[in-house]
Amino acid sequence: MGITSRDVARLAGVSQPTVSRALRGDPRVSEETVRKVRMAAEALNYVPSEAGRSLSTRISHRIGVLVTDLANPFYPHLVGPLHDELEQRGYRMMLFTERSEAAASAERLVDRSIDGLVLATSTLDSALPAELGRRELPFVYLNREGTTPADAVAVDNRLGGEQVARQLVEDGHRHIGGIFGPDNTSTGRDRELGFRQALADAGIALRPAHVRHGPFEFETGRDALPELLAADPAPTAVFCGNDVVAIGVLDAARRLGVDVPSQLTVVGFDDIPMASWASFELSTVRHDLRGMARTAAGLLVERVSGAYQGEPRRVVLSPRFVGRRTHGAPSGN
Amino acid sequence: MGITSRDVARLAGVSQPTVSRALRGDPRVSEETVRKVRMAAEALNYVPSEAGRSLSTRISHRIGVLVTDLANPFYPHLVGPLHDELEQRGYRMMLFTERSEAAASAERLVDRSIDGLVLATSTLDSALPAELGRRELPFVYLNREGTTPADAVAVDNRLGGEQVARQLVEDGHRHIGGIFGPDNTSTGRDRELGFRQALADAGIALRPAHVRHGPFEFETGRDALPELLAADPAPTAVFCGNDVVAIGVLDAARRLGVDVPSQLTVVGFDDIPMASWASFELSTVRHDLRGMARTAAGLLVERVSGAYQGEPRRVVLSPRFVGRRTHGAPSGN
DNA sequence: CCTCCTCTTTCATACGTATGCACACTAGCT
DNA sequence: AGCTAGTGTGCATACGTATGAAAGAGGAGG
Repeated sequence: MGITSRDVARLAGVSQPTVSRALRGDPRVSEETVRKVRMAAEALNYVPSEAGRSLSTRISHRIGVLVTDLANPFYPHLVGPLHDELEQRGYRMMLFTERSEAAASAERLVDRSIDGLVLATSTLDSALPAELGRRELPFVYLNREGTTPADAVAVDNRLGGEQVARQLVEDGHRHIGGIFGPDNTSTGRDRELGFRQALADAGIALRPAHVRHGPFEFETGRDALPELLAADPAPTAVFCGNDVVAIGVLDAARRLGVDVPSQLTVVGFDDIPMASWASFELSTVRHDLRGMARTAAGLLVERVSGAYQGEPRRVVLSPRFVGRRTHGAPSGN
Repeated sequence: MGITSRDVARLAGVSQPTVSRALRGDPRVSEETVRKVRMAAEALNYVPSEAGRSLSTRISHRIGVLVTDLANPFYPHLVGPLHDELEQRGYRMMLFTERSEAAASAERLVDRSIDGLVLATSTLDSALPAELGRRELPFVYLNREGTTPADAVAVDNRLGGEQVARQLVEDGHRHIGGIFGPDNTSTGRDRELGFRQALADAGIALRPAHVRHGPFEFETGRDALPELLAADPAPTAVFCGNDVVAIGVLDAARRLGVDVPSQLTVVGFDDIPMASWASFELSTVRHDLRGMARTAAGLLVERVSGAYQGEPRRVVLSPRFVGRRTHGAPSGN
């Protein structure tokens, strides 16, 4: 039932290769022939087989995107812009989630069904990037970086952490807590590093009882806050690994009857759209999420198309503290 | 640089077809040969080319998923389970968003690069389903249904709307509003239909000033509420097209200083995880979102694999009102 | 009238895997 | 020993498109 270029050729009275060339705009085909072929293709509703094409050209025009968890409200803000940018550049998007072991999932990525891969949730200890390098599948780190050298687009997370620390110190906080992301993510690690460093410069240390680590999820913040508030003294401010965690904290605070910001300052990271909802008005660290995703798509496409063949490039976006209504001076006592 | 089955064959000292058969578990290949081939494949890090395979078998083992807008917090809850179920059944997921005209985007869907398609945001007036039928690309409606007959999985939206209406009436509301979804979606239309019908049965009519329509987005609820509250009399309860809209309403209420539920009852639809956050505690209509997605994936896979070839099947899930903390009796005045 | 050149088209083949069919070889039976 | 049945492998080819090389047509120039 599939219409092939042969069928079109027969109807147009030309050879199959001529059909291929005519439809692809090869200048060697006469206008007259192009017109005949176009009409025949139209009449038959011909759509070139992508499988045949990619077998012949060794280009699939597909890019994979790998994330751990779609349900996390953060990732759609990366995946959406990625999709749009890829489509604009003539690539389709395949979505993979990385539940199983990295090694096992490498197989399905290197069967030449994708030209390249966007790693959006790579961990520092993942074996996947090295494996991809070995298999020569081009990839780009997005948001999180890995240890294997490759194109990367990320935020200056240390700087972001520093900005938050300085703000909290300036607001007068001395008992400060942190609910950081996983140690094995560059985002989690660097935000914490910058935050701790700037606090240390101000002569403030984080007590272990005021620190938690966990995945960048709502539940992490929601479950960690009660524990932090049980410490004596309790922290008057909490810096969260990202907005989703911070919203979990706000949720817990509401449940506990803790008023924000009069009793507790909460700061997030990323400035996802939800952060500016009236329900949250979250003070956070803004960066260009959409631009980051599109830039990553651009770097990868340049790489897989051969337009760029040099050393890995690293694009670092600048973050900026955005004060909304979840931060303020600690209550005096 | 790509390792092919020929390379493996050479190393194993067999023919290329034997490699193919051995690795695919053809029982006609002797154990001895299978072992040799396996070792050779292992040694060369051989991964079968997906392009070659799909050209030969005419099966891509890829399923497309079409949604309008990923940033909407609703869709990840469909796309996530879809991905998992598809992967479990041996299919990869390609993600498409439908921004451009349906006709234009049909082309890219029928190039035989996917075996089937999940329509998650189909509108009643879309030309795409008919076009897909004409091109013989199997598809399934998920959540929203269309007019062209096809496999479908959906909720009994009328019933859900009725349940909400009965609850509001029972709670004593007489001035009731609705912020419904688009008329050209089955979900929007049926929820409104059931809601209106049950209200009419109770002798209550919806005033036009209490009714809005809009896309299933946060902004729809956020922007519509002030308008509804400006009516005289103002509604004491608002039924929203889905949870995302309802959360927009809650957000606006908070911004306006309107207390929920003492001054305003708000009810959503879907029971997405966010609905149960302490920040919202949204009363809503629950259905099995995850199960719905997985069922759709199952129907489609059975269809594209040829396991099922009969008439279109329609699976309808039952919804159930879930009372949380955004509904109650109207304030007496 | 022949040659050479340009322009357009066809020929032949590659891409990598899967599969119907033929073939070779072994074993079992009479 | 000869025939049949059964088993395992190779041969030939299909899948649909793209592309380098060759061929054909037509015109210009000598």
